[in-house]
Amino acid sequence: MAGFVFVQIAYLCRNFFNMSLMLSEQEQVRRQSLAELYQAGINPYPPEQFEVTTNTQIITEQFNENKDAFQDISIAGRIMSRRIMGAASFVELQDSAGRIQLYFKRDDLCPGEDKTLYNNVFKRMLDIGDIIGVRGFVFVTQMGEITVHVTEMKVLSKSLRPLPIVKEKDGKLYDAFTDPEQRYRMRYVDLIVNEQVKDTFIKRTKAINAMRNFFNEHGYLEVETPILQPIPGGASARPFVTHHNALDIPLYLRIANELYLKRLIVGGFDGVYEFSKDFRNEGMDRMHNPEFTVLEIYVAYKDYLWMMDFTEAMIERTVKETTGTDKVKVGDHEISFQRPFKRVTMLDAIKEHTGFDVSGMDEAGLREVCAKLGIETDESMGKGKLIDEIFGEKCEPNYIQPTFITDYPVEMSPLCKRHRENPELTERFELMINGKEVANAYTELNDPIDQRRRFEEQIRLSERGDNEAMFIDQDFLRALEYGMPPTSGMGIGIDRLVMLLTGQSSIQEVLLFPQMRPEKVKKMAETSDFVKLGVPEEWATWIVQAGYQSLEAFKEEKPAVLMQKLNGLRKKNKLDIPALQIDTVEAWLK
RNA sequence: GAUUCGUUAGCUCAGCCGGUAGAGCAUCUGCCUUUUAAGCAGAGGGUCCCGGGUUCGAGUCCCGGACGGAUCACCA
Repeated sequence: MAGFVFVQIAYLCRNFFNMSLMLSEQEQVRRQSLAELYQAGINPYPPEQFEVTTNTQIITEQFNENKDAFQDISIAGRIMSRRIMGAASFVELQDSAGRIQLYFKRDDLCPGEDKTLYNNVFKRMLDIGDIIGVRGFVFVTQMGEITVHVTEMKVLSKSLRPLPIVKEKDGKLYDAFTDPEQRYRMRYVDLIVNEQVKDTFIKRTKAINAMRNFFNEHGYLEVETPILQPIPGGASARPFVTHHNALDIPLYLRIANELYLKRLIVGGFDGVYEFSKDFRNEGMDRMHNPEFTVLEIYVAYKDYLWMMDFTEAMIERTVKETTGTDKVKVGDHEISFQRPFKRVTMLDAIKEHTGFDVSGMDEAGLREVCAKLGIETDESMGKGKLIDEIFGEKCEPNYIQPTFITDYPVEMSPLCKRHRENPELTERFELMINGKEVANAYTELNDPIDQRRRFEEQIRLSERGDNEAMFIDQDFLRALEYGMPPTSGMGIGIDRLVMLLTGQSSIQEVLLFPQMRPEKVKKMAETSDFVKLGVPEEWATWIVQAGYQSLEAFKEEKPAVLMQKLNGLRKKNKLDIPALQIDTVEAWLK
């Protein structure tokens, strides 16, 4: 340990000067404190465990009922604020459960003659953001706040960057850390300082657990299927392409897991489900992330009517277990998840919201209706796509309360069984909530001949220019030819469901690490680069500080300007080196 | 991809008609033994996103670019 500490101090000293040119004042102060901790014989990153006996939430909730239980406790967490008043101080400590106030009194923390731990370690070497462990007893201050009176303190991790300081009074936030870019890029900071963010992600996991439990209770099997697929099937979307070196073939990141799950139904499972990451190489905005989470479930010997009841029950239970109620506020609307949900056929929905009865219409007729409704169309659109456009444009936004839209045109649903009463339609439903599609389900197509014909129809659409039409998966067709029992399947966009449950209006708020354009890292020239050009070391360290961050910028500078800047820095920083002469500078730039 | 708004201290933000860059919190120094977003007093801290242009002079005006937000289009 002693040897290691020496190495650490030597490293800090050697690099301090160079780093100090790049670091903000507050970062320099923290590195200084770090060095002082080592010098005081304290390891700021101790390896051994720190035993925690309780947490902030348990203390605040249970102290008043059972004071005796909290007379010798230890907790650990991050320092979020400090109020130092001479020989006494208050600290707000945050752990995973919440926050509590700590009270430090010099003579209680340091009962002997040596007051170093309080005067130097606590007051000088610790900062907001550091992680400490404390032992002590709980009491109530004159202001009525439950507080831990600290008798022992241990440094557990020194923080080298200043946290954004968010303060709160009566529910009002001061200096909140709100910039979405910084919040998403540095989610760890967001989670530390913005309490509500943690809640969102706890709810997300609760929702997924509720669904998983529901499926398991029904005896369905959670499975895993390939993410890398030779043929990206099961949906119409643009896939990501990658390459497998050993096989020397292209592979696609999955856009859906439908075709693999159905193979498992062929294989004899009664019910299979998977929570899966899917990937689509399309635009990004507040509703779309290139990777997103989907739940798909397939159950043998069922149809879409059964699946509607099943979905309804699952959603209702998930909402209750996640939020504690069956009502959720989203924007101006209060959404009730109380069963039963409304059910409307797609053609009735279009009739209701546009006045047009499009049942049985041909492509030309549909184009005419679109024109009358002011909906743009193009040559690549077939009947299904046209009806979908009308619905999406004129109907979908109206369904705020949970509503099942049923019986979609056959052209829109190449994997779905034809409707038992009308072969132009399919046995399909989508669940609309808050004007958005949340779930999608079929009575699955298990007729291999019909399935092949539908894929071929998709290929024809693809040749017309619809670049989202499906590929033909021959192995999937072979599986169907062995015989798949009648099956119903359903998929849910988990991210969008979580958005509803947490009242968020952008998908980035429910993804821990949403996709962002990579941060641009400026390539900075280093001291040694300038030394190589013949600049003496004592000057080289100041060149970056003078504003030359690349060798190119440095080499292009006029000698007189460079000399002025450097001599300016010499004067400002009272450097103990002789002032530069113009011919010296000219020599560097050659 | 289009439109639009934004980018100034560690954080949140001012900055007027173009004239030496500001506040609060945070940081540092000193004083303070129960304070409640903020004790008191003082101090330090800036590549005003980047690059051009106009100008005697640009954080400010003009052009181009980067990144981000919002809206729209495509998609789940």
